[in-house]
Amino acid sequence: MKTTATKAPISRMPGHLIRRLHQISTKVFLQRVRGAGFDLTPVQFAALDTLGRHPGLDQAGLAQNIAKDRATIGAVTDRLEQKGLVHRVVSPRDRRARELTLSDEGARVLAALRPVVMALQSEILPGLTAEEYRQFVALAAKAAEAAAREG
Amino acid sequence: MKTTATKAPISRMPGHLIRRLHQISTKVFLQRVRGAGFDLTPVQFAALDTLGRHPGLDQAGLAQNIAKDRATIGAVTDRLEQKGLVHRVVSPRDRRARELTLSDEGARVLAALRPVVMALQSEILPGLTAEEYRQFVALAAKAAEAAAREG
DNA sequence: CCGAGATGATAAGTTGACATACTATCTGCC
DNA sequence: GGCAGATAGTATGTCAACTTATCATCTCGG
Repeated sequence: MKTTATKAPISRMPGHLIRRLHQISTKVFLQRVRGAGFDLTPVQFAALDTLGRHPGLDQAGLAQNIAKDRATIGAVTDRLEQKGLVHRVVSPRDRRARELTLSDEGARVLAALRPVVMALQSEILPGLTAEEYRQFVALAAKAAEAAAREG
Repeated sequence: MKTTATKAPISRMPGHLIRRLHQISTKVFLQRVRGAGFDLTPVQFAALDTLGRHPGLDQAGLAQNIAKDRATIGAVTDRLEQKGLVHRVVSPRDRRARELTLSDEGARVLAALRPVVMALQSEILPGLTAEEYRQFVALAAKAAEAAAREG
């Protein structure tokens, strides 16, 4: 035990591994999406996807749905609106709230992108067999759900 | 096929799950580290840890070691230097490079923090059994290594 | 030994994520 | 009916991560 003092290297800690995977995931996403001729980040896509399922959701609702805070969603929404992908209108029933809906263009982009995003998921976890991939997703989902319950 | 079109919800995609875990991980880290009376981010800790193992490493080496790019490490190093945790000196053998070493304070902080960081790892994956935790780490490490090999 | 290309660091710009604080509005309770 | 407290959104500031561009320096081939 003289080498370079290797108490549990950081590279075996969940925290570090997750950070690393996050980084890989983002890179793959941007590459593939750009390759398909679009310019959306993972979070922007998640927002579009959610709005596709829940038209008229307000920003706070969207934030909760994809587990971000309101400030972050405000900024993301700014960009989506600027790109012409979502409409943002003051809610008739609560003037504090902005209801978000996809524009036609937004719906088109979402439809075009869904299969692309679907397809790139396996690249995020390279080197895993199909079975390992399933396991990983199950474990990650379990942890994320537990966190949401506690959170 | 009339509902709200629920093809593979985003919440079962690795990309989204990883983003979520990353977020949880960062939050837990900051909470625990602050609770211990320190103010370091995960990346700052990773940098300290690496410098503890490899004193005199330059910024590019550090960047490679913790899988970040040079620009990011430059900024991180700025903050660590400002906090008095690392020394940054121009390398005598290559005047482009800055050699990084822990200050005494940096070494002390690292020593105090290591057990704290060790202990919080399991909180990052709440709701998993010990066995599932091990599985997760093994799968994540395998994927991360595969990604590193592919470049 | 010298110039071409590689490499270390920094600068500037974009995105995301969060905290905090502030404004506008809504809701519930007295 | 009106005030207290909750909630929606924005503004601001910090930190991280990555891109691209630039500068300084190094190294290697001729």
